[in-house]
Amino acid sequence: MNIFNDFRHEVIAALEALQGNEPRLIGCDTQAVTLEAPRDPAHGDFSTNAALVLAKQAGMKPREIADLLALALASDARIETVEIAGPGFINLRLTTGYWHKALAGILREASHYGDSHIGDGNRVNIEYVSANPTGPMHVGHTRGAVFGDSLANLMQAAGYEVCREYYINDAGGQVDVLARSAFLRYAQALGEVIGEIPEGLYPGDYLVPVGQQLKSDHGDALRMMPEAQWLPIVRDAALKAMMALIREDLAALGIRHDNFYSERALHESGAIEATLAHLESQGLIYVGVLEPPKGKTPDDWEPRPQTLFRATQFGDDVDRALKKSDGTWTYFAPDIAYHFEKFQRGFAQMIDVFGADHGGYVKRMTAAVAAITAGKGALDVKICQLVRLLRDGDPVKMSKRSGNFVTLREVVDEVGRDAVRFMMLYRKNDAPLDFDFAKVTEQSKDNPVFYVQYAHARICSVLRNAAEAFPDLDFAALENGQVELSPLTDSDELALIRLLAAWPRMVETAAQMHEPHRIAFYVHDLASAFHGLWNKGNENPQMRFIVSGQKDVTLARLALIRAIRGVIASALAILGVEPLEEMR
RNA sequence: GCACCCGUAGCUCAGCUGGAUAGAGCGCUGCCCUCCGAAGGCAGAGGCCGCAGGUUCGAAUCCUGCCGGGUGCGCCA
Repeated sequence: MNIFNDFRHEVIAALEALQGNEPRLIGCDTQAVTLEAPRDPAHGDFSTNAALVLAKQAGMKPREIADLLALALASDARIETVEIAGPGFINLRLTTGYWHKALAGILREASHYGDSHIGDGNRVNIEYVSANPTGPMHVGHTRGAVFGDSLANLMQAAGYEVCREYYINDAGGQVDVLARSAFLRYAQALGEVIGEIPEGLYPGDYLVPVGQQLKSDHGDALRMMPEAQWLPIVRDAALKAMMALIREDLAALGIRHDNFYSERALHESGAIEATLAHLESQGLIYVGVLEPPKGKTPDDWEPRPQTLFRATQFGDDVDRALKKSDGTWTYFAPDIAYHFEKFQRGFAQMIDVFGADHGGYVKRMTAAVAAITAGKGALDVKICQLVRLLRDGDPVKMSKRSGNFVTLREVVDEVGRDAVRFMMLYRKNDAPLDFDFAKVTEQSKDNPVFYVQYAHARICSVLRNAAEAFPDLDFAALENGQVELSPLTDSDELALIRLLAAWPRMVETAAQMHEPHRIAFYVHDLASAFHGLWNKGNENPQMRFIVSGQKDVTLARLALIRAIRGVIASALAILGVEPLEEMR
């Protein structure tokens, strides 16, 4: 239930009913009619632009339509007042009784409150992380991982059937480098002195166990083989080990994928050839020579005929290469095949979560999806901007060489999973983000993670205390909404109910826009409103949640905060953050 | 040179996919604890929403052109 939709439909129904007496309204397009909460609460609970939007179409003055509509809406018993304001807005104020009923409904829906059906069971494939399987994950991967996972939660809450997918880049040259690096560690395990790790190989210690495992599995047999023979064996073993590492890193963040898709499998199945043949049959592939990029021409540039995809026909800036000069596939070719394969698996909606450095890749990928699915598949690429690591305001130094980068695991171990997840989501994905180790562990209102969890913990604390103050209180009534809520009359209490009532729409909007950060900001707002109400009780004992000797008031207020706690928990569930029952 | 993203309070950022007098946190000023968790809260000051045009009843939001910042730019993945 989304009350904004409910009342919007009410407005549109009223407009249709008016057509009998006012023929000029017949045939008007009501799509642009919106209903929203005005910024200024003095304007009421809802405001609709219906009269403004329809005035031109109907050839009437906005005021004329507003008068008719206002009269019609006034007959709704849930609506207390209807006012026409400004250029022709119609402002609705609902009765207090309506809000009490809304709160009771929220309590009855319990943990399902806010779940939406706008997804209508449609299947969405969300690909995220997809870090190269050449080592443990580093901080750079964290934001995309958290974003993708939270977006998946969000889409599920909105009624989509979601597949969380990881694309394993196990076919490129870098996995051969991984194999050679592991082979060196294998030699080391056999007792050979390897010295400094040569330039171009992965120096990290995490390959040491792989070398030891190779030794115990193969003895020195691999050492006797030529590279062409041992490489596939070592590569597969190393890949397996690296993916295990990555899964552990993801688990530390509470992330679990439904499907790991291997690029190598794509090569071996012939899917790439098949996909490109499909494009070829539509005349979208040709052999041509690309212009050198302006401004920054590579030193070794020479014009070369290449197999190209007509990306420009689908909005890209230039046509894109599918084959390298040595005849092997570029990364792009299997990626097209991969997205085609997702489409064939039944995902008309695809979302890719990329890092900032892949920004230049989105046009060609959306172009390819449009081409290969004949416009029936939709790809939305979400770019997560860079995270700047700080410690007390000073940038954390990282050098990739010598393997001295900060790993994902180090960050999670230091500040905790909840803080990492919340902070990564407390910003739009396309804006850069500062992550300060000192700040995110701080226990104060400056730290939004703490602030929200504190609100949840405070509510839990009140509910515990209430059980002592009123041992005979009917707590079951809180769960099923069978509580007399009429004692809730304070303006801040009612404001909080309105905020709770906006939650389902928040979920829907955030899901439609693929923007989980909206959930983080909403829950922070909700926590803020709650803390404010709490403090009202500090100043006026009559405004506390637990008022000794006044069981009815107490019960009604407990119902309110119980509902707040539920929505905080639901929001945190989407963000993948644990709601704490106490801080201590 | 081209493409994408970003320019909103002194700082860090929201802004409900075009609505009314643009919001929050930090910082600054002044307040609120014998009391459910002050690990909080309230109030005040502070803005030509980068600039200039356009679309419309109405623009921070959409379009165009500038200015400023970030990222990327045939064979890496």
